[in-house]
Formats: sequence, structure tokens, C-alpha cells
Amino acid sequence: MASIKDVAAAAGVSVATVSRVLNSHPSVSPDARTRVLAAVESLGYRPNAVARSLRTAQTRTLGLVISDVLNPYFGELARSVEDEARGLGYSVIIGNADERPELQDHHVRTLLDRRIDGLLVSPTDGASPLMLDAARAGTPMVFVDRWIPGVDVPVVRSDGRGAVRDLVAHLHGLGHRRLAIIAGPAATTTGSERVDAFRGALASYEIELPDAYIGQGDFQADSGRRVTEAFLDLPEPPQAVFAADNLMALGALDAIRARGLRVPDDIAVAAFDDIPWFVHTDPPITAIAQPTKDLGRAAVRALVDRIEGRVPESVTLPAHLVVRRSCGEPPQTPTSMERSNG
Amino acid sequence: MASIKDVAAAAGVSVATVSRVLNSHPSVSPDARTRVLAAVESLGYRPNAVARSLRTAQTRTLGLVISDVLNPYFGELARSVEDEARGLGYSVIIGNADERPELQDHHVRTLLDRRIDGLLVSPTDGASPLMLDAARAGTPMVFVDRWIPGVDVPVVRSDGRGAVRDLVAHLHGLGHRRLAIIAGPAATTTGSERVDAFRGALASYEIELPDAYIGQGDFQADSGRRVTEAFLDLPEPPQAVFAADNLMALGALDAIRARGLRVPDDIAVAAFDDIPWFVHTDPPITAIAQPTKDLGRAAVRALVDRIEGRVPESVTLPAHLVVRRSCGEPPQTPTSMERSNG
DNA sequence: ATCCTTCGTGTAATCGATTCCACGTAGCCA
DNA sequence: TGGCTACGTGGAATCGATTACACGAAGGAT
Repeated sequence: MASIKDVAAAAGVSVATVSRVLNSHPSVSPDARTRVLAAVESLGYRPNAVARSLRTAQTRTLGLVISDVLNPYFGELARSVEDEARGLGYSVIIGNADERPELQDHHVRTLLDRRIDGLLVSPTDGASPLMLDAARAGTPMVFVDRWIPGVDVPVVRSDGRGAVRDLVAHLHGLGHRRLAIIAGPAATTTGSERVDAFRGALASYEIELPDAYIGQGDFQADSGRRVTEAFLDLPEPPQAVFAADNLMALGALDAIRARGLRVPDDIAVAAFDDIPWFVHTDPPITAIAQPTKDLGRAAVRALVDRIEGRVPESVTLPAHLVVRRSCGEPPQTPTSMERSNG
Repeated sequence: MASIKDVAAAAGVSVATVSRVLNSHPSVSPDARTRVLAAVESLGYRPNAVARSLRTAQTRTLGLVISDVLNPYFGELARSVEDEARGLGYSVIIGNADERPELQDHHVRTLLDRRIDGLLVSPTDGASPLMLDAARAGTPMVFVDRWIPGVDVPVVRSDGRGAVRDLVAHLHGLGHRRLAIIAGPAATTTGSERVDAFRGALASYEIELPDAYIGQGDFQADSGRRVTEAFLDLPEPPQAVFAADNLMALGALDAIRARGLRVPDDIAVAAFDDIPWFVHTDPPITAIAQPTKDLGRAAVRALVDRIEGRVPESVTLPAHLVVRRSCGEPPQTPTSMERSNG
């Protein structure tokens, strides 16, 4: 593979001149420029990004560590992050933590070793010393979706409290009173927050959230299945189950179906995170939709601001309820609402 | 950030010795080794992968260029690729081509600029000069799922012909005679192959595949919707529609539902690529399942073989039919078959 | 004509590692 | 004791870029 020296030799100039041409430095004669460009062309030369990074101490690469690529929510997030980053001239390396703290640390470490310019993280657990050190050491960092309290890092996320209130109102309006939640891991902010929001919303209807109606999940489908089975085994099973993410809702659907029960006639189901498939499940699932694309965009912008010396801002965007049929009677205008997650 | 020089200074040795310790070179005294390790520890030193790559001319990184991350099939593929690569000591950089040739080229180019050790590609179009050049120039490369004919690069894919025959037998057994297909782009091998397999299978029942029953899709949901609408507008609409990927099947479902028709009573639907959501759609979708995890694993192994000087092998694994309810009467043992995509 | 800019260019240092080569020391054998 | 091998170590070259600095030529001002 041709190096800058080969180009210099072919063009009859020094490597410095080649570099100047390639970086559009002003003080290069037109003659030299055309000779260099011709040499570049004929050799098919492409600058070695590794060498460039070593010298300039920047890689123009962002790291993105997410909890689970197979979750369509994170897939969409990853995609919007990559889109926005590309627009700003950055590449993205994605690390899939699979909800496992040690895997998350593995990815953070390799990304740091590769000297990425900044890190976007949706932390799997609350207290990775590695991440805290990195933040303290000044690595540009931004949390997306989830965050670690007490760490001075901008957070880009959505606030689901309003939407959860709307959901509870919807469930209450349909006559449901015994409402349960499949929570995410307590170590994640989204895990605990969603429970709090749910409990808070129930309180305004003077409904309690007993411990038996709080199931511990891990954001994976299997845990949703397990928790739902436990709910159904209760002497007084809940009338509605709210899953804190889409995969656990899938598991809940599995468990309910396996018992021969019907949604929503026997039990209502709702989920946090709306995804295209929810339109096509049986029945279509009522869900809380996050502005995922906007979150990804905002996160990249905040991170790049931080990298390029500007002051990054935390961003909180509202989520909203998308009513479908999984909690009871169809909404008034089903067709207009079914599509709202595009 | 501490460099090898800082470690050398702290340990009172030369950088050469530090490097030897870090690369477990045999000829280092126990004393020097412990001093170096202590210095590494106390400084929190981590080797700069960029510098190391420059010197050793290897990055221990694989590039993976896929057509669409949002497609659960590719999501699963990406995940198994990353898993296997990590096990072999490689990182993976994913590029999402979004079925756009120019975006695919963009990613191939940046990956090459970053001097990845090898490239895994599921080509979006048939003839990217860039990729041909790279292959010719000796870049270790392996095609996954799709490939470019006539290029001397190992291919890891699955053969769906047997499964397509099973599907046609299934449809025929249910009494369907007018069978249509939503094809992928003709420029992709999976696009044309699946049509050929379908036509071949129909031939053994002496059923023709008229042009009107071949819809041109692009592997995205919207195209499935569009094509299906056209099918339904035909004077004699098909009795069954086979979508060449899961997203187009989703679009087909949309279009059918929008007309107020029912699956499978009014029209049968089947898809290539099985995904977990198909168990939960209304109705559950009959699909052809690829051994996605195995494909990812085999692709990485082939690529690493090539990188490390061994002889890589092309691999073809069989796909299989998973019968659910979208084509007609439920199978005999629904519960055991519904889960078969794990 | 002399001096001072300005401009284009090349030389060489540098980034942080790896690794070849040379050198000194110690141990072993004769 | 002399010579040989083996081992541990450091110096310095190297990977491929960027960039500070120096330098020569040209052009303008005085």
C-alpha cells in the first residue's frame, strides 16, 4: 500500500508538500498541487488513518456502548448516532454490553485503548470504576438513555413521567385497578425511574403498588416471561402489566399466551419503548414512545461539542403514549394512532 | 495519559524492556518484570493501540459492512460476528450501508483507511469497483449472506432452496395455486436467488410464476407495502405472498390490513428470515429461518483464517422452514414449532 | 541597490509503540 | 584462566503521517 513517501517521490516533492496538499494548507503552489494530486490519483493513495491519528492525537471516532443491539430501541439509537456522527465527520464504533457489566467494561477499555475521541454510554450498571476514572480523567463522555447519578457527565435522555401518567390514566379509564410493573434492573436509572414514575402516577388515583406487583426483570424477554408467570400465579393477579422495555413485554406476551389467556380480555399489557413491530403483534401493543432519533442526534451533538471545546448540554426530551389495543377497547381513531412511531 | 516512556522512567528501565514485559517476551529478568508491572499499575498505563498498530501493521480489528442494522436478521448477524471476533481477540467496526451503494462504499473506504485487518461484507450492490479493487489488492475479505459473483472471495451463506421447496409444498398442500413473490433488488444475490428458488419449486408443481406475480422490492418495509398493494389490485390477485425478507413481509402485512383483508383467510403470507417477533404477529408468520449465529461465526472464522495465513473456506449452511399460521390451518404441533427460532 | 516581506519548499522532530542489533556480564567447560 | 554461550538490557531505527523551523527566491518599498 502506497505511503506518503511514495506520493512525494512520484510527484517530485517532499512529504511535507504532499501533506500540505492533502490538508489544503494555503501555501502550496498550483504547480506542486497538481503534481501531487496526479500522483495521489495514479497510485490510488489513501492516507493511513492510524499514522495520522498517532500524530494528531485524534481519531475522529466516537465510541458507543449500548446495552443490547438486539433490542430494536438500541438499534434505532445506534443508527441515528451513526448518521449524525457521519454528518459531522466522525466514525462510530459500537460496543454491545449485553446488559453485562464486565462486557461493558471490556468495550470501554478497548475503546479507550483505541483512543476514540469521545464516548457515548448507556450504562448497564451503576458503578463501573473504569468509567468513573475515564470521566474523571477528562475523557469526553455523554450518557444516553441511562446514566450514572453523581458523575459530572452530560445526559441525553427522555422523560417518560408524563407519558406514564397518561398510560395510567388510560388504564384507569378502562377500569383496571390492579396494576403491575415488570421493572428493569435497579442498578440502571431507567430501571428504577420507570417504577417511580409508575408508582407516582398510581398515587394520584390512590392506587397502591404492592411489592408483589413489582417484578424484577433484566430488560430481556426471558425475564418478562418469568415475572409475568409469577404475576399470574398470585391469588389476585394484576389486571394490567406494564413492561419497562419492549423485550420484556414480548416475554409477558409469551407467558400470557402459554396459559391460554387473552390480551387484553384477560389481562392488559403495555410497554415502555415503542417499536415498529408493536403495530403487528396480536394485539397491537400500547406503548410509550421515545424520540429515539432525536436522542441519538442530540447525544452526538453534545459529545462533539465537548470534544471540540464547546460546552455540552444535557438534554431531556418528552416521551409520549401511543394507544393501541393491548389494554382494552380500541381508541377512537385507531388508524391515525397506529402509525405514530413511523 | 501515560506513555511507555513514563513507565520506563518510573521503573528505571528502557522502553524496550517495558515493551518486552508487556508482550511477554521471555528474556526479561524477574526483577525488571516486577518493577515494570508495578509502574504500569501505579500509573494506570494502557498501551496506545494506535501507536502499536502503526508499528506492527495490524489493528486486530475487523470491519463488518451490512445492509441494514434495523433489520433484526442483520442485527443478530452483527451480534454473532462480534461475539466470535471478541473470542478470537478482534474488535469489530460495523458499517451500516442502509441498502445504499454509495454509503456502502463510504464505509468500505473508511474501514480501509483505518487499516482494519479484514473485511466482512454483505454487499448491497453487485459491482462496487472499490470493493473489487480491495479484493484484488489482497485485503482479506469474506462475503456473508450476499456475495458478488466472479470475485475470488470466500462466501459464507445459507442455502434456502430446500426450505423454499418445503414452503411451496406447504402452500400447495393448503390449496394455494396462485403464488407471488416480493423480490429483493436484482443486484443482490439474495434478491435474485430467492426468486429462482421459488420459481424452481413452483415448476415441480407445474405452476408458472408470471411477471405480474414478481414484485420488485428493496428489502425495506415500504417496498413490501407497495408491491403488495399492486398484487391486490390485480384482476386475479395471488392467494399467497412470499416476501424475500422480514421487513417486506411486515410491509405486506400493513398493506393487507389496510384493505381490511385477513391473513391467512383472504391471503397467505410467508417470509424469508425468521425473527423472534414473527411468533407474536397477528397471525404468527411462517418463515424460512437461517442459522444466523452459525453464519456469523463461520464468517469470522473464515476471515481470521485468511488474515492469519491459513486457507479460508466458503461455507454454505441449510435454512429451514418454520411453519406457523400465516399460510393457513395451524400445524399439528403448534407449540413445539413456534419457538424454533430461539 | 539594499532591505524587508512574503511565499513556497524541504529538513527534521515528533507521536508511542516494536524490534533488530550490539554490548556487557555471568556461568560453564576445558 | 581463557574462551564460549546465553541472557538481560539499552540504543536507535522504524511505522506514516503532521508541523515547527529554516532557508532561498522573488517582489515591493525606500
